[in-house]
Amino acid sequence: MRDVARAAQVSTMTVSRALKDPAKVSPEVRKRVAEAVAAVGYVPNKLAGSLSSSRSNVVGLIMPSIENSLFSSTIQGISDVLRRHDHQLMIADTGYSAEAEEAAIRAFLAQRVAGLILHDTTHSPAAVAMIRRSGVPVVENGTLTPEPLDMVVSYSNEDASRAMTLHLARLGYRRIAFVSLPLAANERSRDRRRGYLAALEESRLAADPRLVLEMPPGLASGAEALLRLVEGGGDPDAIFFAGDVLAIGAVLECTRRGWPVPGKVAIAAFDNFDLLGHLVPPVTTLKLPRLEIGRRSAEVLLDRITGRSRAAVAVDLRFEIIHRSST
Amino acid sequence: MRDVARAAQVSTMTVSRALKDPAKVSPEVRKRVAEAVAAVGYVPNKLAGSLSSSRSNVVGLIMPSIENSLFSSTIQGISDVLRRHDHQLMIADTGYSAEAEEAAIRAFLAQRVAGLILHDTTHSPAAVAMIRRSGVPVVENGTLTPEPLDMVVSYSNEDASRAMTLHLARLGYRRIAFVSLPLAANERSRDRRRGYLAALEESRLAADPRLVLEMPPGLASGAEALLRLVEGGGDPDAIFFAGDVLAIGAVLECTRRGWPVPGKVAIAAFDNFDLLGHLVPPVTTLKLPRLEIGRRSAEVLLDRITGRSRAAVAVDLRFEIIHRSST
DNA sequence: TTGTACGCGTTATCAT
DNA sequence: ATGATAACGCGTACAA
Repeated sequence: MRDVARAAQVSTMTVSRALKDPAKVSPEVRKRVAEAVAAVGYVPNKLAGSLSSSRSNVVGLIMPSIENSLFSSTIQGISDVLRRHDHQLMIADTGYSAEAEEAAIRAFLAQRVAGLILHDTTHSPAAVAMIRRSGVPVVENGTLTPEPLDMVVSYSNEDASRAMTLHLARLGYRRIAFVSLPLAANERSRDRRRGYLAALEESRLAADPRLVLEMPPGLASGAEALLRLVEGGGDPDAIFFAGDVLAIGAVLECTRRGWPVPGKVAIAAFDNFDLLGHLVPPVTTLKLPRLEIGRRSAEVLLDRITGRSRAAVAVDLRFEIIHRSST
Repeated sequence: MRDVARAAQVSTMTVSRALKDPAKVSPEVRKRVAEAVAAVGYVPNKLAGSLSSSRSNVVGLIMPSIENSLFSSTIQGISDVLRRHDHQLMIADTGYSAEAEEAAIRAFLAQRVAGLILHDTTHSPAAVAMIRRSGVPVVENGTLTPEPLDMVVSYSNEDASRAMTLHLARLGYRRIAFVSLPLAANERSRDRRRGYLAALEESRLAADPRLVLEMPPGLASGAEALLRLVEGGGDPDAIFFAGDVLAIGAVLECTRRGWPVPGKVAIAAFDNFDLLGHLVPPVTTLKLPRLEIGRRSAEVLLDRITGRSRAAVAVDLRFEIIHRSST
């Protein structure tokens, strides 16, 4: 910046102003500075700027996995909004480990991020303490947690799961099976199972342990779950796959075996993969506001960062049931 | 840090050393500092550190789209390696626009990133100038570009496409159609078409314009391409879908219509989605080293950043053909 | 409208 | 092994 100031024959302070608040500088000087910037090839140093002003334009995002395509539309939503507001996005993934999350939080706070977006809603005590002390605004968006650190933007996994189960019951299915990812690792899965059980009770359907399964993620896993349930003596007439790509694996297994869906068994999924609408048959599923979660998370965070708002925020975004011919 | 120094009864310089180079500090002082850090809840300020040392531990990644799941395993690979080496990842997406790329590069250079990873290999002149002046190491990894800015880690889109086309020819297919994403927007697609044409020539097969199609991305698009080709008078016996999820859409359309694959027409894909192996029938495809590209990109970049190497690097990662029953 | 002086929190450098 | 001092490049606060 010194070089620019010299070239434009002004002080560095004037250069700084000309760049950040052009209105405060006379048009002629503004022009000289602009030319000098171009001539010198000046690229401002945000590190110095942030250090000096103790304001940063970087937001940190921490999620369990980057590879999981479910999260990518949320990231896209965040990225879109941040870019529009001239903020940068820093990403870390935890591989579903709370220790790794703590490390990532520590690293981001060391970078003096202006705000944090966390997918998980359970954190190590040390992580919570660090965040509290730092005072950075935080958005959690994995599920509508009842006791957020700060702000939440999400949908209710429990309600969504309940709604889909009720939908199946209303369609006349009586022996509704439920497949989720392992409950131990994942509060979202626990929420979903709670919703399933609540819906059974509301519908006066008996809960049958032979109809409830936990499976690891993956297509093969969905196919295996299908076979176990159909041949397991529980005699399901519908299966609700509340996780990942399980439902896709199951439908493809039906295609492979020539089992009609829903003739042999009805199948419902939990997430709005495009693919579900193109399978044969197209699969009934929940449409979750993944992109919107990203957008709104970034928006409420920016509101706080820029001081436009001090409110505690809890945004409950809507889901929808997409009824298709698999049920 | 001042607080820590006071609590530990040492100078800030000693605290700094105790944290970054513990060997240079006596065990007793080291312990006092560690206790003080815990007591104060000290979180170092990397902004100040980087400003002072003019060294950063942030790497910038710029890609066309975050939402495209193809890129997510590359990001995962980068993230894995960076975390192991205590570096942070900043991400921006360009929406396939060179201007947006330039803006992202400018923003990252302003953040004084230690290195850049770019997916695209064509850049605006201003972007190239900025990068050159800044002197930051750069890895490009979209395709094996012949004139890289600095380092490249990728595979050859042209060779991969050529190999698959030759594979089809060797299997006895004579009227091999080729579907790609729009060529104008995408050098990768152009490389792939070049490979296809080269393979036709090597196999002494005639290039027929009725057998070459450009389609937008998406499942529906793949289905449409299938129909256009099959009913378009070009009479293809095999279709090579060299982009995105096009092949998946086509296979599902075949299922829908009851067309046997490869009886009616053979289908080959370009990328290693898990799903391709689970479709009915499983689809022949290329296995591309997406994760490895991420890992190696991060590794060569870190080698440069840490000064372990000054070499110009061009890593050509291998692809594989996975032969399945769709061909 | 423009400039001066100082501080942000850390590391490099040179001393002790 | 430890400390004192001066940067790093910018923004804040105030003065001119």
